[in-house]
Amino acid sequence: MDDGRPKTTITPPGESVATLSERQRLILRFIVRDYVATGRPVGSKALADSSGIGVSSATIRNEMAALEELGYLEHLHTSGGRIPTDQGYRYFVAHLMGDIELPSSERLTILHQFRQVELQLEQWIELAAATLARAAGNVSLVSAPIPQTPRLRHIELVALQPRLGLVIIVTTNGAVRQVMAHWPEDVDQETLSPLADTLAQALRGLTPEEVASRMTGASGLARAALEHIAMAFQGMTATGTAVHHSGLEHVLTQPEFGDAAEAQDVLALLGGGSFLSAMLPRLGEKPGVRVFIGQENPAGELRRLGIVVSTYGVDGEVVGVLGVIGPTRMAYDRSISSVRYMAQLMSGLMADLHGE
Amino acid sequence: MDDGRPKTTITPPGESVATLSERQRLILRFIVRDYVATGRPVGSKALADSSGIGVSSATIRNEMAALEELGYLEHLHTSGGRIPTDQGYRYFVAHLMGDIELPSSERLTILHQFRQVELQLEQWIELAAATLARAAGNVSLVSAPIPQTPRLRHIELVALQPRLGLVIIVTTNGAVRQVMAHWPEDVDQETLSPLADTLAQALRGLTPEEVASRMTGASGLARAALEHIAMAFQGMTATGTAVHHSGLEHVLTQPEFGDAAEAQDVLALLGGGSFLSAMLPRLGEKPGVRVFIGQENPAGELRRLGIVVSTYGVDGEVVGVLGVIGPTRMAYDRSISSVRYMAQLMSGLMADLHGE
DNA sequence: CATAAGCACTCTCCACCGGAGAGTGCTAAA
DNA sequence: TTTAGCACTCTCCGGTGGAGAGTGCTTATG
Repeated sequence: MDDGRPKTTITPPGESVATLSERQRLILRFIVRDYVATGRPVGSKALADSSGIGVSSATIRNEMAALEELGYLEHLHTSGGRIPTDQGYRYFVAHLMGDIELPSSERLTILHQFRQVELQLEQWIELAAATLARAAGNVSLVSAPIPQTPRLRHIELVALQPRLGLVIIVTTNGAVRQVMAHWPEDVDQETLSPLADTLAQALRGLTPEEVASRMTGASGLARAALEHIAMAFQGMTATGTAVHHSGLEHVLTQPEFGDAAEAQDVLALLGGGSFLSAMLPRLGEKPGVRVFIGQENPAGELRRLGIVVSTYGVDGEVVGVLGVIGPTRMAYDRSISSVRYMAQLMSGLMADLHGE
Repeated sequence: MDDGRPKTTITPPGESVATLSERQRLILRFIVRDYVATGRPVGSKALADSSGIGVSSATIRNEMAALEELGYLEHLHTSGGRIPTDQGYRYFVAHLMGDIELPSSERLTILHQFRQVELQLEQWIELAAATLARAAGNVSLVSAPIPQTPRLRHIELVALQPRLGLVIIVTTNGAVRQVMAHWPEDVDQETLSPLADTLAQALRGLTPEEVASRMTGASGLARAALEHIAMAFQGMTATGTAVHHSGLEHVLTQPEFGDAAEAQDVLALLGGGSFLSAMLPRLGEKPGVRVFIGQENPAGELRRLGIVVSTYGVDGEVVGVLGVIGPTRMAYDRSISSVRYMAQLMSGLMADLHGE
């Protein structure tokens, strides 16, 4: 079953590989697969019967004991089979699961869905979240792409009421943001339009910091407009990025969340939605899919969860994060291939959108 | 405890009031309150002890039997206390709960939170959802306000790449929508800006239908722009309205959703998010808070749920929906006062935004 | 006649028990 | 090195037997 070629797609764990015999690897793989599928600890006899390995249950017992000794399996109760440890999952992800691609039929289905949505960023993100949740069978998270080095392209001021208006800014990334603004004096559209033109001329091509630095000296209406432009522009980077999620109902199908208490934690976590963006800095620039299993997770609340995330976007232009989150006992192969494909797809869409 | 004055804030049920004696009303009220608080059926002895009514458990038993006869209570098992029927809740909402206002301390807290958010529609909606969920202790839903009779105020065309651009439209309601557009030919900003001005002149003040009707005759670039404008404008009304929800974790605290199966239905329902907008037409123009209890709900999936909703907005300008959803056994008084207050607040914000 | 007291009955909840099933570790044989 | 055998352990039901709470009915009482 194991094809033996090295798997380097996923960042390998720290410990060495050579400590496991081929048969041990085979057994570990079966255990992970079986446990992920059924959620029940797997025992030696069942494994000997179903796996097709040509050895008896006693031999498997010995190997399992060895794997436990090495830290890949654990023993919940004296009797009742074994389950993988975090380290066991990690080994599985790094060396045993193979380099799985999403089936091409599924890829086509997804692609087709995206073709149908007319070019709208928000809808892309929501669709990505929904699709990812379905493909991975888990809760999905997709952050909006954050412009990396946004420059101002366009400014528009719209009068709503005498003292209330809209400030709309467009960046070189094609991102749009609107903010409502109170004016210090009564104005109408005829006053605002020329001001917008003047400001656009003056600020075009600048970064958020540069825009903020141009504020000194201005006064009155121009000053108010500048303040709102700077505020909206700042808001487009960094924090406050919307994170869409989908597939919350998958959480409850997992037996480990059968009792409400655990599940509630997860829901509260995702409902807040703030945690993916908190994770973003940790992902840094490393490209590709990253996997965090159980204890490896930064935040304590996530100890019993597994996370598969990837950045997406265009180098130096925009960057976003997408991923799935589920119980530690999750189908990492499926999740990883789904996340990888979706990241590629979203990156492609972003590339279409910016330059090239 | 009952102040005796008529309660007319909530649409009264069909049946008459006179059939219940004062003591029966008192007992029904205690039962609803107790059952809502504890989730356990309430028996005659416990009621006699804790309620402070000066009668014995036997008397209460007789009254409870009468209330059951009349359809306000039911008997899950031969032994084990009684619980309110949908009709019992309905009577409670219409006549027994009093005209509760949200405590002013809470109102102040909420108001303060809204003051802190700088005028941004999206953020208002999210904040409203989060606040409502917390105040009512249930899952909340808030739809974005839908412009009633939107008229085009502003058009902006922005070049992103030679053949790709942004169409931004602003309506008289202050709503902004952007759509990406493919051009039939290579264009730059210098070509687009005059076109935007021309189109804005031609289309200003028109409704979505009128804009759609102006499309015949145009060709080439103008035609493409018009198509996208019409599309974006249509999309601002009716369907596709974003519905934000918050407080999903409250679902799981309810004992009736202790086993995952039920809870999963609710999550899937809310995850889809489509059902509130499906409900909107039923709410029609009737102002004020509406309550749907159990079987009264239109959709079958909601039979075991209670819904408290209200429209908000400004007459003839915009209209949105907000509400909470929870188990049939929910604190209707608290939910109703929360929803009512939040609807007032949001209506006020909308009024600030549109004329006057 | 409304209220209260007493009583037999029912039903849930929980703790306990015991057997079936599955798994383990260890020893000894092939 | 592998396997067969065996004693032991632990979980998972299904049944059982109070304890507790609630009901309906009947009877007494002001």
